[in-house]
Amino acid sequence: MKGRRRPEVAKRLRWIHDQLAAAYGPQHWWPAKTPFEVILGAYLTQNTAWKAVERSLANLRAAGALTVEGLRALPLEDLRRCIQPSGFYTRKAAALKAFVAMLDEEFGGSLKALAATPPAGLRDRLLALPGVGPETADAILLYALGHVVPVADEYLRRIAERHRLQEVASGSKSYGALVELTREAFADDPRDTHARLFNEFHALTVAVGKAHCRRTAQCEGCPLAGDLRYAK
DNA sequence: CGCCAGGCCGTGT
DNA sequence: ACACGGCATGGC
Repeated sequence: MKGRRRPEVAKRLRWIHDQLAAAYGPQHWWPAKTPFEVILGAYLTQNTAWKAVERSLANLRAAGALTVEGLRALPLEDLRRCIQPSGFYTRKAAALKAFVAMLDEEFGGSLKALAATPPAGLRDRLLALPGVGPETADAILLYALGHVVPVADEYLRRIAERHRLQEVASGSKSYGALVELTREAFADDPRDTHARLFNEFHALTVAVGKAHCRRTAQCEGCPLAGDLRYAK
């Protein structure tokens, strides 16, 4: 069975968390004031620098569109202009409108009602929306709706790759494998709730990612430099 | 100036 | 089941 080596890999992932937590401290994510702002940010930050997302959010704020009602009332053309700084604005504008339409038609326009539905079915419903893939869905579930799910991203993928955390088996670098590995890493961790551990871990992943795990690695001063298995 | 960012989707093997 | 190109802008 391939389950033989998994606990070892999960342990190394938890070591990575501990190193990052010691180096960076509490992150208290997501950087937003309301659940709906989390959702907006989750869409807008897709393959996009957060700095650019902030400019888009500022435009939306000026347009009074940081709320469900505000975004619903904002014409598509205006929405496109607001979010233009963060790129892919045609697709992202349509996707955000589709989210609000779904919320209106199936949940009476209420984020509370959305959050009250069972997480498993909810995840599938989110994934069925245009412009929502696994990371966006999980970010919404965890940071906006308060469900206990891990979030993986490109930075974690690079960490797993460069620190040789994954087996070379096909599909091992997929998003789902990273999420399962994260679940396993904190499965019996008594230090905190899984919600907070998943929250912190993803935030720390982004923190170290921005500083050290870009396409071209910047390993000077990286808190993970002590891992002997690091390659590249 | 060129590279790249907190993905997702359609198409082709 | 993957690999790959397109989507778009702005920061560094």
